[in-house]
Amino acid sequence: MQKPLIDYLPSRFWLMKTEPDVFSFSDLEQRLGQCEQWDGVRNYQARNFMMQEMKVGDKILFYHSNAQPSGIAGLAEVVEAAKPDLTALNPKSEYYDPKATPENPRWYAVTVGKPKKLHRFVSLAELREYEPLKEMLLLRKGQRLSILPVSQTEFNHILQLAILHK
DNA sequence: GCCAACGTTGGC
DNA sequence: GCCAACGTTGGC
Repeated sequence: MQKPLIDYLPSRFWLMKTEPDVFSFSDLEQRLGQCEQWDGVRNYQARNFMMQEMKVGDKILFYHSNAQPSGIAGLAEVVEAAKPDLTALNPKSEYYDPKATPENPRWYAVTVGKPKKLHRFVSLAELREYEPLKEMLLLRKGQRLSILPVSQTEFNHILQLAILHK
């Protein structure tokens, strides 16, 4: 069996939003095995990124939203490809979706792991200051998607920011 | 807590 | 397929 060509694509870069009150970067660090399935996503575009585009090894900017302040809290990686999000099948879960069935689970999620600390937190306000980041999807007006592709240039630039002290 | 900007739902 | 109503996101 030939490996699908898509598996030969270089790993890519993503930004994943989470509310730190619900699940924070330090929560990921403290998880057993330091990984967590990214369940609870109930937006098709975000789901499709996870199902169709995200590959093991892809790098992640771990973003805290609805926070004081909001911003990039750390790095992580995709450690397991998308599999069914079982919270959708659990009536007791706050993420329960009555339209999901075991035959057609409807929602899928990758597993995120390998948390890596940055030297410092990079706030949303700071990201907005830099010309090279002007095109970032995150900074677009009205952008609410919880999973966003990030270019290699943007990713590298943010890494530099997090290394240099402001 | 406010509210703009989206996404989803469901009647027609 | 249209679109009004509603729910959600997320910065501020």
